[in-house]
Amino acid sequence: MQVVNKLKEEIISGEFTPGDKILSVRDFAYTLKVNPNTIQRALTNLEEEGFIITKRTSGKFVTEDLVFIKQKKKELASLKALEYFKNMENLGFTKEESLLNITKEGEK
Amino acid sequence: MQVVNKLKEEIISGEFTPGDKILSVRDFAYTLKVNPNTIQRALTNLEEEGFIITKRTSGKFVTEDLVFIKQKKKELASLKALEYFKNMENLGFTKEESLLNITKEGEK
DNA sequence: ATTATTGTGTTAGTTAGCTAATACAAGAGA
DNA sequence: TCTCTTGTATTAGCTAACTAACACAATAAT
Repeated sequence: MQVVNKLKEEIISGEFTPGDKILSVRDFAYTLKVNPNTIQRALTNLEEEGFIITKRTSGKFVTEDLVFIKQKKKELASLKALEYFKNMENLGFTKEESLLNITKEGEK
Repeated sequence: MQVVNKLKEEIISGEFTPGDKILSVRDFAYTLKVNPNTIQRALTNLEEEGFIITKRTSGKFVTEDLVFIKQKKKELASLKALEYFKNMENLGFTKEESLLNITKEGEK
């Protein structure tokens, strides 16, 4: 899951250019010091979500669908904001207090 | 960890009144359908952090130190805000964009 | 004093998710 | 054609964290 999220963020933030080939399963596993099986499972998830596509015997590539990436970026931004409000609500803050808190924190 | 965070939030948000007795280890475990050992470990952590205190053979009680609770509440609020900015940064947003995003989300 | 309730400690068993090691499939490139 | 690189699949073994089932300690309540 950590691998999935990391790579997803890298694609969304533009650290990978659409169409880029990503590391082979084996090399990726070696780099992260984890087992190839773990990487493969993670990448399968990413493929199901549409972030990458597999070209067998060539490798796996970042999607070239810029619209898709942009939409996912927007989606995740909303999600992160909602998560923040939810967290703050659990701590007993109102929405107004939460907004005030984050603008104050943002000024630092 | 989930147990710890949940209870911490309940104390901070005021769902527990300071000085309240919390469920016994056994009852707590039964309620959450987990093993008593798991609860005990979780509560030991909470005690080390100062949220609860143990009175042997009587039970465990929420701290009465209101100043402590208030401070923790503030601390966590900052942490949540920082987490949000960090998440957004990972997605490739600037701080300004992140602020804009959350105020927009907050208006809904 | 006795009993019930509480926290705490210990040992063994279980399980999910990973690692390890290997094999096979299939197209690229020489 | 042959070899290399890639994805994919399979089987077994390991480990952390949990469950299970107790036992013991201490004191409040009766």
